[in-house]
Amino acid sequence: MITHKLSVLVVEDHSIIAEGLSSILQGSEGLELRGVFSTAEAALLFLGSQPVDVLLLDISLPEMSGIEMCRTVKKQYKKTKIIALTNHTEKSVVQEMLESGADGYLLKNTSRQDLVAAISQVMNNQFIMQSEIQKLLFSPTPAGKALPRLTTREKEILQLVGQGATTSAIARQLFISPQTVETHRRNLMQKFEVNNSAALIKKATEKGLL
Amino acid sequence: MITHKLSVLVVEDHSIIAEGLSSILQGSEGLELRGVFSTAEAALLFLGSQPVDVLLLDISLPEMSGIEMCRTVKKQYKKTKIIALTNHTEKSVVQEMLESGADGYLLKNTSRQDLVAAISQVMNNQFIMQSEIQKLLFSPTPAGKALPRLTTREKEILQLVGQGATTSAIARQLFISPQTVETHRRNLMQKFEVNNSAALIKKATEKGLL
DNA sequence: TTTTTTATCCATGAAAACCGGTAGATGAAA
DNA sequence: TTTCATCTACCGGTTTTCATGGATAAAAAA
Repeated sequence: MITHKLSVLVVEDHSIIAEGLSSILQGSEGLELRGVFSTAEAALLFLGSQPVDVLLLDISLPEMSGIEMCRTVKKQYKKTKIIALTNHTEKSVVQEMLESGADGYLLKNTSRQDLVAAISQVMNNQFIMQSEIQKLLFSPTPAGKALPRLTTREKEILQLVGQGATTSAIARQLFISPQTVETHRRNLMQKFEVNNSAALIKKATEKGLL
Repeated sequence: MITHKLSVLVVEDHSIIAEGLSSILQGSEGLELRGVFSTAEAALLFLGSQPVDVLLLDISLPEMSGIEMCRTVKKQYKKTKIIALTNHTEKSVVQEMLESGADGYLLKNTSRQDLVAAISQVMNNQFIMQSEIQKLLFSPTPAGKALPRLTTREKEILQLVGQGATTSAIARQLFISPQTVETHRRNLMQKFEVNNSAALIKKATEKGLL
């Protein structure tokens, strides 16, 4: 089926990883490593003279980022497949990369087998990414991303609980009954789906409420 | 000066990086790569039969962490030099690694030249780390917030408390008495200068321990 | 104008956390 | 060897939290 070797280009500024990729790709049948660049600019220049089949692209690069480069390449060389190869696990980064036209998203903990397999898969017009990334992308963490709507009073109480205040201390400070404070705290815990204050504070902190 | 080649061992679970290191080290004069392992346990087993001069050690590893491994190795093979090779830039991690006896701390963006140079430097009993890390380490600790030194056990309990586990649940999980868990928690609260778990979790989170 | 949400309050009892000590066993360090 | 740190465990007692299961009034939304 394969008429000639797939040409591959790597853009990666960490030399240890660049070396690793280089070594893996060179040792793989059916792949031909055309170059390893440490900046997007240099790689683009190269592509101008010699397009490739697959581009392995880091995101954190000096100057022009991998995301920008991805957009540029996809505009100019529609046939070139792009696989993002990075450590970013933030949903926003992944999304941006995919919206920029990337054909795959791999983390740097990918095994050499998976890496090589991924390259042939994207050449078959498949879209590839690890299951971790898929999960991240398609499940807003069922009870996670949707941060509960808190009332003004609840936010106040949450703050004070986080400062280590006891129920009665909070009551005194807000001039309300301790029972009321209890009720609010209970509702908070319910909304956050936890069963004690420690976990409540942790979740609230994670969501940036504290 | 050098009588024979320096023997080097790599412990790294990301295969791309492992490959990169392997390739770099094999291509370096005066160095002999004795092995690349993806777990601390496997590497320790190997060291038992064959000590080496220098150990390149990742920190995030499955099961036993690089920090623990560092301690173990330094205890058993005092002459082996250890260079941490990781992406962790948290001050606490760096400190812990150095306290565990590491002779150097490099980030994974190190160039191959620097890496090879680092190896010969530690063999000359020099201590090596990037200037970024030095800055991080000697930076004035924002607002005098020296984070308390926690014991291994305390860290474990802190994690679990943050997950909302009760004293008895923690006790069951760690196979120790609930009273012991209470004691640890009490000590944690003392160290963080708070008087309940909610505030404990908040402070710990602020300091990046959770 | 109903209905819902929000904030307020209450009681009771069980479970957990918190406090202030004490103390044995290790293992490492001085 | 003695000291120090750490982990372990216990006692007795107080305080706080958590779970149930209510209720009322005002404000906002429908």
